[in-house]
Amino acid sequence: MNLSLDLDSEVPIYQQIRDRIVEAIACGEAREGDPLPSTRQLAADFGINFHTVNKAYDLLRHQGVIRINRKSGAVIRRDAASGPPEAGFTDDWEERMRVLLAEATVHGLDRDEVVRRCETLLEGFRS
Amino acid sequence: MNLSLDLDSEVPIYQQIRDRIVEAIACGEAREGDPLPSTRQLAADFGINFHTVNKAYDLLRHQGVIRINRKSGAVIRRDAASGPPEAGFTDDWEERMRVLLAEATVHGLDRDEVVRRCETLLEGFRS
Amino acid sequence: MNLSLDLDSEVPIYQQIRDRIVEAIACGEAREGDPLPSTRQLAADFGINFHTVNKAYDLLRHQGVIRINRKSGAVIRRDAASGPPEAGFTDDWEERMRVLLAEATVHGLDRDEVVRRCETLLEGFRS
Amino acid sequence: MNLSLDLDSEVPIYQQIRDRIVEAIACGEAREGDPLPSTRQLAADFGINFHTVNKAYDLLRHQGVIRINRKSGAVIRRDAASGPPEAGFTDDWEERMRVLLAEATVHGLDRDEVVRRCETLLEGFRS
DNA sequence: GTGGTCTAGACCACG
DNA sequence: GTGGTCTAGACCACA
Repeated sequence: MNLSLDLDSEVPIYQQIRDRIVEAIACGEAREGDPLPSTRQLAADFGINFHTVNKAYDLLRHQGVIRINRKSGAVIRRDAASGPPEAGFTDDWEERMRVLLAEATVHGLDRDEVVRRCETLLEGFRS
Repeated sequence: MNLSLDLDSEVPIYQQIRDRIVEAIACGEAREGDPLPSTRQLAADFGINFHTVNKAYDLLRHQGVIRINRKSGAVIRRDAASGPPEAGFTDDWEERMRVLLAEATVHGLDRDEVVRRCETLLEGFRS
Repeated sequence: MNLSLDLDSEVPIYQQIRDRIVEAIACGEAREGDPLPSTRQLAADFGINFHTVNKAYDLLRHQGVIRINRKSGAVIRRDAASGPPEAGFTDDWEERMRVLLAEATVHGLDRDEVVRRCETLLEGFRS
Repeated sequence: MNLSLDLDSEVPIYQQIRDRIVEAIACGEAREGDPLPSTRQLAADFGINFHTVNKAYDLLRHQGVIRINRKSGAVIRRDAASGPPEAGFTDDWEERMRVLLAEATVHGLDRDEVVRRCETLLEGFRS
């Protein structure tokens, strides 16, 4: 897994880590059962504080994406093949999607264009 | 326009205001040329500080969604019918969409289900 | 003289009026001794408050560009042919020019390009 | 970097801060990658509120002059050597230059004198 | 009456 | 220790 972070972005680093890992799983680059780098390892690679990585992993754990063993470190717990989403996820997700689509609409992105772009992006996640 | 805010949300209030206004425009509830409530008025309505509203309006102005006139306050400047998006918008938007779609994929939302939900949401924006 | 104002600009209207009149004089469209429209006339033309026009004229009077007679209204008092600037003008002007040139430099506008553009603009003021 | 502010000026303090920083970069006193003082530090130095500095930094960030990092504070992002200006900058800049040159013309500053002063000022920005 | 500026101070998020 | 958010209130600029 090859993560790329922008330390100067306005997006918090811990969230970028989360986003990149989620994308990697969506792409099929990482699957259920695969191990993640140790927090200290990842922190060292990017020259960031390991607490930051910790926070990202904690977020992912909270969202049910990974599980953390004291011994074997972080392991991916779910991917596209792990079944339907947990209760509550979809509503929250749809709310965020609603805002994003509203934004596209207001800025004049054509409805079909939007759907096409979504389909293309999803196609990139076909494992 | 009827905005609803959650003052206890982790989402900053000024961003909620922005989101609600963008949604209202996408829905066709508000159109190009329509006036927005004055900053102090809106602040009073929600029991929040007018600086917070100010920040939301400033954000919308920077994004080209509204224009601000010393005399008549804030006015909607663009809606779905105002033409194609400005340069740079689409790339940024797609990046955010990519993350959101990756998240759906990882949590097991079916690809077709995702597209269907997007289409439904967009349908709701048909004015 | 054909003034064009943008009522939604972030630049105050009274200053836009001032700017347009100064430009008109620089272009040679208006000369020393020429009358300006009455404040009420100008206000009516643009649908703005006549106090706003008043403020613009007052500014111009203060800067020595026009003089105001109760009877004959506002009249242009100086143009390019009226001799050298008053004491104090040049220093203040250069200070503003300094900032503007610094901005161009920082944003990567080539030094020669800047001078060329200035010359072109000045050429447009040759009466 | 040694900034000097006039707290009694009619020019907003946050804009003076912006102007001084832009000038410092133009002069070569500060370059791409150089850190700026923290908002609270700078505010303390001048006896002003940190929100005021915040606004200045925010302006500079929006104009692409600095980037802001949660950890290391504000850092200069562009200087004269960072390539050509972004789209839209030059038009806006020329519009302001037009007004400034018109003013010089009306006040009787000789055309050659104006160009000479511009060249001298630009010479001062040669790092 | 509108928004803009500045001050002051509290609390939180990030790293 | 850094910036970000929010509140509260004063005063000014603009129209």
